[in-house]
Amino acid sequence: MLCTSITESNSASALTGTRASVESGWQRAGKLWSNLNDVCELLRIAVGTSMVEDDFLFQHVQFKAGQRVHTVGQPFDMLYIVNSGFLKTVMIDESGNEQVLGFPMKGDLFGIDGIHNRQYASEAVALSSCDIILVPFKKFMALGKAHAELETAIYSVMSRELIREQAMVSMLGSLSAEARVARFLVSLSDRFSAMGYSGREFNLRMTRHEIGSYLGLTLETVSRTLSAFNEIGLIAVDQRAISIKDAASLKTLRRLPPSRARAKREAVGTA
Amino acid sequence: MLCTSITESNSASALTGTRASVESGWQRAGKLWSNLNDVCELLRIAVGTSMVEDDFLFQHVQFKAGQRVHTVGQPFDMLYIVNSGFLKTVMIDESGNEQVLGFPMKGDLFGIDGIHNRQYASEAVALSSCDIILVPFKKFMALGKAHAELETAIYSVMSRELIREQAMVSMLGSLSAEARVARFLVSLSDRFSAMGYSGREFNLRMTRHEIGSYLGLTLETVSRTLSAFNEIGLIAVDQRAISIKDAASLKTLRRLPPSRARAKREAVGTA
DNA sequence: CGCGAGATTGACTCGGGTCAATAGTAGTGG
DNA sequence: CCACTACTATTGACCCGAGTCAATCTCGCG
Repeated sequence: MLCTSITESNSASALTGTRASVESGWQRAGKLWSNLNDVCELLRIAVGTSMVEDDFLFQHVQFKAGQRVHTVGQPFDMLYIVNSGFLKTVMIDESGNEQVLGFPMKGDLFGIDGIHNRQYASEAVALSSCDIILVPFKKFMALGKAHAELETAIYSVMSRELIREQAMVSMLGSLSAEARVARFLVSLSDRFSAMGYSGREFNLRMTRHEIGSYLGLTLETVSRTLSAFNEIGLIAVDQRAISIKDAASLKTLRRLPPSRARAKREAVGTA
Repeated sequence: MLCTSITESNSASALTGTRASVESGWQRAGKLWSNLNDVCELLRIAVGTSMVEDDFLFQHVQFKAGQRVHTVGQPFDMLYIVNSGFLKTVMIDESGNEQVLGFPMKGDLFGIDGIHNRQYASEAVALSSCDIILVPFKKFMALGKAHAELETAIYSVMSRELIREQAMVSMLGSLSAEARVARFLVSLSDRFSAMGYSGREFNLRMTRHEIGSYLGLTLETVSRTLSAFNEIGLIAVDQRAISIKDAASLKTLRRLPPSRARAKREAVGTA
């Protein structure tokens, strides 16, 4: 339902093969190539000396907002690394509803869920213009054999993703709406900081609906919670612009400090 | 708080090294060894011809109910495969609360979350007597290099775990309490069937509290929901004994059929 | 300018959490 | 064998957090 008109989509699989297809100017932007060294730096993997000399080149592909990098059920043969831009990964349940699983950004690897069953279990949609590095899985495994540290790193990255999902499960299972939104903001802030942007002021790249889906909440609850944080002075919100005012409180917040609603009740009680 | 008295625990790491330690009769039960072929069959991995001849042996260790196989923060060097018995894996959040992440049983691999950071992110506790196969990760990786299908299979298993967690997130984010409990029962039923036991009648190995933690519900809600299913005739429950009466309805259940509460509302509406 | 997608806010409802009482079950030791 | 203790499970009463429905507002964009 979302993004219907924009989705010519899925241009990646059409050109996985040769280098020539890009040099001939696909989408007038696919001009970048990265070597193994670049890839490892993006993924924050310690580079072994042998890797610096490897001359295999990884192809980049550009996507515009709304385009899909891969879709559910599509045959798997690639992993993807975000070089720039913002995306969401989405799982479609049996009744057709979207569930947002994550918001990959610079340095993040996605597509891992395609390894099992050789087809992607989720779909990845660009939320902004994106520059994505294609990583042919077969080739990646072969490189792993040549460079032991790389193989270890691949396992490590997959393990990290698993831990991330476990933490997500834990959050959904036990935290209140306010705590979830607070953590979401802190997590975004940290990731922006790590990318070299400001962690205090940033723009959300996703809608309230997408945030809600990600956090297991409705868009109204997300909106209300952000407004509440705004009133309390934890943040300043204006549409998609966020400014963190009290990071410490956000990090430790478990439930909202006694709001007006509770104050009202208590006033009645003491009267 | 749970299992305090029973936890001499963690005997595995004391004997990871030599074969002699077991043959000398540790805990008077660690007498079994498996080869690569056995391990692959347990994990349902197609065995290549080369693997049949590999003579490396994997050590088994027994755990009694309540013992921990590994704990949070413990240095990682092993993966574990369940040969028999039932366990739970648990993540401890910063305020000390347990969150149940899964219930490994025969054929399941766990400990994967230890690869990243070289220490386990969760802990695994036996819910019954268990026979566990120790898989030294370093050795496993080396075997992967020798047998290409095995390496692919390791990646595949890790990818499958990731998909499982994603499905879990999706469930917690979108399903009602009844739907979660229904799915839990169906999932258990399927797993018991796959293990060769009855999928229609089985005993729960975990408490209501553990089920609730796993599903993001309280133990009271789990108990009430099981009672409701019992009344509707979907299942028969007696304490931990479960008998599935209407598997089809359980599989498709999204919310409970119009209960007395809703009937009341509708009666008022039509009056 | 009007249109449509997104965001905000209010009013109302209800699913499921909380608290509490009771009962069933298992293991322990006298 | 039974009594004692400690879990575990069931069930009821109550209530609050967050979902639902709906109106309004904002902001780009053609």
